[in-house]
Amino acid sequence: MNTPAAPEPSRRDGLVARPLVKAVRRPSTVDLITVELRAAIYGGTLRPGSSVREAEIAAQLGVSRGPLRESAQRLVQEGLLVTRPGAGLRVAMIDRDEVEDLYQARLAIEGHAVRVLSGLDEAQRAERAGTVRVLLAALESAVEAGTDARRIGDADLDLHYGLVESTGNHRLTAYASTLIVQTRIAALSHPEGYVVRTDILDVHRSLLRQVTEGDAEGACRTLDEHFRQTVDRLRGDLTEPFSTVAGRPDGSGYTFNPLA
Amino acid sequence: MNTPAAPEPSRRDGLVARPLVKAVRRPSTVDLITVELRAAIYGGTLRPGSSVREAEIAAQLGVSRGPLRESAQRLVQEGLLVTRPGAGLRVAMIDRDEVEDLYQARLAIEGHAVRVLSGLDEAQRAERAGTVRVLLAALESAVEAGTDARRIGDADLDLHYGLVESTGNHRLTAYASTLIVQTRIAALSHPEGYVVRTDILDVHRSLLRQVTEGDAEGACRTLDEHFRQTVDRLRGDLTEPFSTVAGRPDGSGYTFNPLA
DNA sequence: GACCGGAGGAATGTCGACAATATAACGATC
DNA sequence: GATCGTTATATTGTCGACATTCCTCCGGTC
Repeated sequence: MNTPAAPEPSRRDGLVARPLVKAVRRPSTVDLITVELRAAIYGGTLRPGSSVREAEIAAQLGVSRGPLRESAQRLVQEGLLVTRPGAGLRVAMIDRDEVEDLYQARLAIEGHAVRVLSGLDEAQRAERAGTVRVLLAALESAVEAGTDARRIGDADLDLHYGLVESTGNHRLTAYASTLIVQTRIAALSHPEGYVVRTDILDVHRSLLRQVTEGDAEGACRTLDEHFRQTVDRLRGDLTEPFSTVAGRPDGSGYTFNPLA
Repeated sequence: MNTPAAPEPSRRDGLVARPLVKAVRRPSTVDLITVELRAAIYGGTLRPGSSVREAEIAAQLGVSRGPLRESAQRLVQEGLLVTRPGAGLRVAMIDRDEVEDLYQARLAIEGHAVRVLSGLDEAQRAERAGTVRVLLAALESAVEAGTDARRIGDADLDLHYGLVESTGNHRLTAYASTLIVQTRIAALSHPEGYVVRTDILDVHRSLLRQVTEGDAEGACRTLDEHFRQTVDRLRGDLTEPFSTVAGRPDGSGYTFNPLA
């Protein structure tokens, strides 16, 4: 219900109506550097707490210190890097005291996502859920392979990201991306290294089922409980549902320390 | 329940136990510039869509282009500035197509906030609500004064920010701050200028009452409905609850165009 | 009369260099 | 023996300058 019957004769169609081609946006150098740095943090190459010497990293990226420093400020704003005046850049650390804060933020975002998805009509709900189901399948096969915890962790975070992305909200998707990287930082900051919970498949199957059924409250409860246990684990208060085995029969675990 | 009975004799108390003084953090130049720029955008000095010439702004700030450009990247990450390669910086515009996205994000954050607050026990709930009640009083007196819409808008946004801040979550608070500034950008981007809805006090009184009573679902519904109408208004589909009068008897309105 | 193309000007993107600061190592002192 | 003060090194914070790119204006052309 917008501009009911006014053809706007003064303007030409091409200027006001829907464009026929998608606008392209050439990425700036800072864009490229930022992607690279974020990937290095997410991948564990730049370890939490380690210092980022500008000259060294800039040289590896093939640029000068200027663009690198500009890009670094984006990551500072994201909470992935921290600066102390005169002491330069460090990769952020997310320790016991901050884990609760982080997962509360994730609950806000992802809780909203599952509410939105659950509230859709059945046709759209099935469509969006299908997208996420692919990610669940990827998680299942990662657990099936069972070689290292990092791959499982990747699939896990991919799924949570996809959950938010499937709402179509650009802002929340971008913020989810930030929180996902912070989650990885928190995992890498944990002294025992990367640990996957044993019931990871059960949790996510339940979550997806509840979303598919339109059970918003149930899905939120699942998220909340899942996050709560993970927080306790990362804070060192809980070890029970996180035995190092995740569905493998021989008892050898997924505990994986990428720092080693 | 953490490290049950281990006094950790090898480490000295001062290194592991609670510090006696609060850590200070001297702000960097980029920090200061960022605050200044954000305030200029929020205040309307830097108008949505206007270009930010680096040399000019840097000179006004009393710094070189380097630090300014670094600071600008923080605001780019926040979505307050946009860059096109070669074409420099512009203040972001949030038009019809983006308003929905923005207010959905706010609903995610603020909805979570009111859920958290509503879920507290009565004592804490009363305490936090008291903090927000001060902001409601400020909004009331701004409406009472009724001189310009901008002051009312400030009080409105202050209240919503305070709602999130009172949860104590640093990440969500920081993100709320970003979304608040974007909300201001959206308002300033509106061709008709700054408009305040007539029932602004009713809405926020209801909201705060519901939070105080622990009615999470009701508070979320209030937020949702309020945002929905505002989105419709900003998209130009709705004018009804936004007549220019907000509680004043003489009919003269709050419509205020800061661009004029 | 509107569109296309080119020259002029201005602003950006990037770099190297310098001064200021923090860190580390070393020695002196209680 | 531990702490404090000093020195040396390395890194950062900031600036000015240059090449490149984009925007605007103007004339030519259909």
